[in-house]
Amino acid sequence: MTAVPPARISHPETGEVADPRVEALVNEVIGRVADKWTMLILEVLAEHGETRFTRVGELVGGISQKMLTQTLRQMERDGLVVRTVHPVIPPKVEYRLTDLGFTLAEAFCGVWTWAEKNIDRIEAARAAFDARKG
Amino acid sequence: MTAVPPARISHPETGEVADPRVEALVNEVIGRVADKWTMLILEVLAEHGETRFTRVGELVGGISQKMLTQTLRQMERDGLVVRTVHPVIPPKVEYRLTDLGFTLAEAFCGVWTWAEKNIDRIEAARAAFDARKG
DNA sequence: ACGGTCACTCTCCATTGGAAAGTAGGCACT
DNA sequence: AGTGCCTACTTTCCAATGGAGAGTGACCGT
Repeated sequence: MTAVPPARISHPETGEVADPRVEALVNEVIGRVADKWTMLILEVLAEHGETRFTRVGELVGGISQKMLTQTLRQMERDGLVVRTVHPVIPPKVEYRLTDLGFTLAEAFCGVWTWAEKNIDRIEAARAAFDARKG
Repeated sequence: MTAVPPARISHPETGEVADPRVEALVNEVIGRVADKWTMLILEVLAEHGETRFTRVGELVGGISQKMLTQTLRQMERDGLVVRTVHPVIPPKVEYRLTDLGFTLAEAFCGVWTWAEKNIDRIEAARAAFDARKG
């Protein structure tokens, strides 16, 4: 709470203000990449290495096959994962992170540890809020 | 970049595997926090400090009032922002990050710089994918 | 011939998100 | 006195998204 300075936090190394074209592009990328399922899949692939379709779904937990396919396809398009089809029966398709995907996983790592560290504070804040507002 | 081992990436400091209860909780928190609008709002509040409702909307860009209200309310509940009502006419409501919110903004900062750095690679990957698959 | 495996794909429905209009309360102007 | 206007929402309506579950294709074992 103690008066953190409202300085730029987004480009600390350059210190420059991005031009609006780049900023829009970044926002678009953030929009695609910063969704629940992408983050969760990134996490399991970073942890488990090359993994099969169904296994990814199990490890993520609670994801529908539709969203799993869709998100993986999108991540493939964005160059975050590689999809390897082994032409065997029954079919076997494995997914693994690219270098790009790995760097993103590392970037998200900070958020992950933040979440772990601050669960208690969030729950407390929620309880307080709900008590105030019913 | 070069062949990062597929080892755990989520809890590098402890190295321990979280128990499933905590993991579910973390996933839930990630699910709430890792959405487009939350990230974008976090960014503008980190950059601009205390900011009024309408201004936040302008700075985020492309967000509907409904989502702005909804997301800010959620962030308030989670203890990420403080909402200050100035009882004047016309109404004036300001939002600013809490310490907790600031630490989250810092955690997301890595994702942000990642996006900036890798836009070109993503666009290239997309172009290549679309060329392959039509 | 029939069931099982796996990675999808399709269909249907509930929830979510966007656009736009409405609300509240008081001030400023005519 | 009345007509706007300001801001921060709220509400309404509609389109898009997401989940549940069934279907598909290809082949192998029994």
